Amino acid sequence: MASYRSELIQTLTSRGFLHQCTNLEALDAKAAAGPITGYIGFDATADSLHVGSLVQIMMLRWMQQTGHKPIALMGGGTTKIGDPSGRDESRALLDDATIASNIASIQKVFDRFLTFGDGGARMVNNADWLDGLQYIPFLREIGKHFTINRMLTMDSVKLRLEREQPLTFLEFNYMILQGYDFVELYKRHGVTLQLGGSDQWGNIVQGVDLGRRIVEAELFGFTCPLITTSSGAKMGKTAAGAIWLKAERLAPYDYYQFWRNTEDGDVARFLKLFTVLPLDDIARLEKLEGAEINEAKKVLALEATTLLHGADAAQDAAETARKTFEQGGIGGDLPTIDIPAAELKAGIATWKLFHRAGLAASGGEARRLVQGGGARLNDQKCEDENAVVTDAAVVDGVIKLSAGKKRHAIVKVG
RNA sequence: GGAGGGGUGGCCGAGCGGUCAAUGGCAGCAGACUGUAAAUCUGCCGACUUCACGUCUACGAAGGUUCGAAUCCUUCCCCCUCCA
Repeated sequence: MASYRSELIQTLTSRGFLHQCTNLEALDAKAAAGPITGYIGFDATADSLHVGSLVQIMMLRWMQQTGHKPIALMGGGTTKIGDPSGRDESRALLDDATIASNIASIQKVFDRFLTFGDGGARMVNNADWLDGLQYIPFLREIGKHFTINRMLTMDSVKLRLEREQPLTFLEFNYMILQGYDFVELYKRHGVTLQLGGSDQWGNIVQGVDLGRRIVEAELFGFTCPLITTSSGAKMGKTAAGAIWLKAERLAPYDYYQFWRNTEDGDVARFLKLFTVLPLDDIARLEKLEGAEINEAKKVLALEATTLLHGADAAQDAAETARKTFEQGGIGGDLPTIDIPAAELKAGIATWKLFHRAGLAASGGEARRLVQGGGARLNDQKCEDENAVVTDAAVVDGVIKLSAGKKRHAIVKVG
């Protein structure tokens, strides 16, 4: 691997963040010469980001760690349009109030990774300049720098057209606005670098070009690879659904388990991207083989969870996982439901119990779970979904329910 | 405005008067094998209940024909392609 003068570029490249860069040598020189300001745009379509955004967040984090200024740009304005990149269908448009509350909520996730405040990271909202835009002046000042010819060659547009999927004029404008964002951030905050996922390349380059034309500045673009698992699946799906970065949406224990269950082939790559462990340590973990890879996965899970939820929550999650999986016991972080003692004394059908514990979405699903042999009560396989469970099953005040090997729940009698 | 094609379960995509809750693929869940991995094989995969060839809801929407419709007819909504 080539060596770079700036700590920033050295770090990003050696940890696997580089996919494409508009001018890596010049950017490296500039970053070595002094602090630069870079940004990444984020959607405000949900009240939390998920792991799909984590690579980007980590890039901002490394910027700050290596002495530069990161800006998280919330797409309060562009969210009203919807990026056509990578999708065949237009997105639902959100109203202002929803977008505002989403942004407030997402801010809390960034607080985990970045230090905001004087001279530190900042969060800005492009609605600040997009909302007040005047159509005709905008067309005259910005629109004249974009050619339709060029825009039609952009992958995001080309793919849509090739697949004969409609692309509205509204969405067609997205790349112009994103380019405009870059220039506006340059003017307002001296931003000279935009980072993003590889799918943002086209949009980023438009901004770099626009900057050269209207403010005569050399702006830089830097993209990271699209993160997929080594078996080719998009990252971020699991039993519980999307992997959210917000504890209210996904418990720290489940977040830990997500990383704990990483595929073998991804462990080293993920350690570099999603933890802040020194590369030397990662190199050691990388050498593990066979079942020993599990040790590396535990490190990955612990480190990643610590970054997001803090050391205490991560330790608790790790401890729960250890008790549950390595000792077949019960960990404190497992999902828990309360059942009144009197109700349990009267008896509850097995399938109902699994349904109530949240291990099955419906009564029928709970029955099928038992019939399929996937249900266990206190680690004993349940044979009959109609069998009645009473307080006789209570051990140390609780009943442990399991659906498959990985999903467990605790019934507390109270 | 004219001509043609189409809207089916989370997605893709068959079905074109009954035996259709609807073939198949993907995704998901579970079992076996393992290392809380991958791959592979097997089962499940609308909801509800007294788990059964039972009830309900479903094939863009609303009506109609029929003993019976996702399948036929009418009207409406939406999408795509070509022509003007």
